[in-house]
Amino acid sequence: MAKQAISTPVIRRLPRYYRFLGDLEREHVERISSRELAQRMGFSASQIRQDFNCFGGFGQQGYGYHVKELREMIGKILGVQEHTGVILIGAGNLGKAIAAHVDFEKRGCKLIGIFDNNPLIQGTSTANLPIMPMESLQTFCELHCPQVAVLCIPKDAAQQLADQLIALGINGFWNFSHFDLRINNPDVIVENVHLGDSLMTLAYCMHRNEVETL
Amino acid sequence: MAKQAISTPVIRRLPRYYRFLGDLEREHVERISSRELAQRMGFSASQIRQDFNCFGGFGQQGYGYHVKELREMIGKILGVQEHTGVILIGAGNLGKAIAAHVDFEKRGCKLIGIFDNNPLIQGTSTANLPIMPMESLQTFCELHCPQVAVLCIPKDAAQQLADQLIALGINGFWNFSHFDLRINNPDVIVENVHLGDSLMTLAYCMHRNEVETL
DNA sequence: TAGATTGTTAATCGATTAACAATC
DNA sequence: TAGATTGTTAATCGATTAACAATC
Repeated sequence: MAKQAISTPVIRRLPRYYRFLGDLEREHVERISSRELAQRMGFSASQIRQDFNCFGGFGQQGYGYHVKELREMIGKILGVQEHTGVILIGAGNLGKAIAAHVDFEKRGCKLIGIFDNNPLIQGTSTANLPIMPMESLQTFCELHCPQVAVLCIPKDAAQQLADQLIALGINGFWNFSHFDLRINNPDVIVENVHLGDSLMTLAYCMHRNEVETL
Repeated sequence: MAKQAISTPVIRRLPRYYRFLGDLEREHVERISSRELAQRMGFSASQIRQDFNCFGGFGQQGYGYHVKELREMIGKILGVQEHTGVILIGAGNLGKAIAAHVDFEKRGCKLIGIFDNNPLIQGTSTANLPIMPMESLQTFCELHCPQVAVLCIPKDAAQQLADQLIALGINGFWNFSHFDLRINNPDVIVENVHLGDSLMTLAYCMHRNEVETL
């Protein structure tokens, strides 16, 4: 369908389209023009049409886009109907919150295992899953073949653990450790999330006027 | 110091520079060239020199950059020495994790109040702060004048609460609700964080090959 | 049919990369 | 001084915006 590789900016906008189209569907809007959607999302109409046309024509001249149909198409592109196996490593504050708060299933993923090396919390449950000891990791992976690992572990443990997980068949990382994972293997996908960086960007913008008149 | 407004891509790279320079400092590296830093960070040397020169010359020809000095300069630009007052609204899983996990003080911020409308958790503590009822919000803001609000609340509550907070003097939002805050007022800074979008991007990349050969 | 709105090409804008003179 | 590496200008690349013919 797609003629050439989709650029990163386009990919990063897809989930946002998906979300907004979901809102529209909930509001029982049947059709929408690129102009209206643009206004709602703060994009330009041109950009929206360009983006959608990366994947083929979803619209109809003179009419616009059919909301439900378009949302389904984008959902399919994003793979929301998949069931990619996900494990989470590190059930501290953040790990537990992500396990409980993120709706993996709506995003084509399924959280199937949680691991932590702290014996005090092993055996307790989060998000209806028992927290398992790290020693069980290998057996678990061999049995259930998860593809994605969520890393909620300290900075220093990240690189080594990532290598270990790749050996166990993991080829996607959602990395919340304060460490920029970089994997040579092009088949391994890494999504680094740096909450601290996000806060610093906000903090910079808050006092930017002072900075720029130094 | 800066001649013109700094572009967003540059700003978003600053926290990353700051982090990597911190690592170098910990490794007792005194000087580094743009070429070496580039290699380490996965940037180009050109880009690094361009970025730093947005703020004036931090380096020395023939020598490179002094790590400690450079890090301090970037820290100053990012405002890590500030004490911007921050409140957090919504002490569910995610709210508590952010309160406990994010080191606000290292980023020029100070978490000074946590609020939730659930009476069952009011009075309990997270990150050494008591969880206060929403009714106390106004008085608290009048007394302590926080500038930033972290929103860890459901989608539907976000817009209304944001408006209320702006009226109480808040002019920065770190928004984790599944709602794209858009504020007309240019003096109000919004940093939307969409964990779900991040996961979907990862999920897309995991099965992209299938998509592109549809 | 006429009006509206897409799909798509061309023009613009901005960010990244390359190149090199300045200089430590 | 000679070598190294910056600061900065020019060239390239890619993404966004504008324009308009195609068409529902």
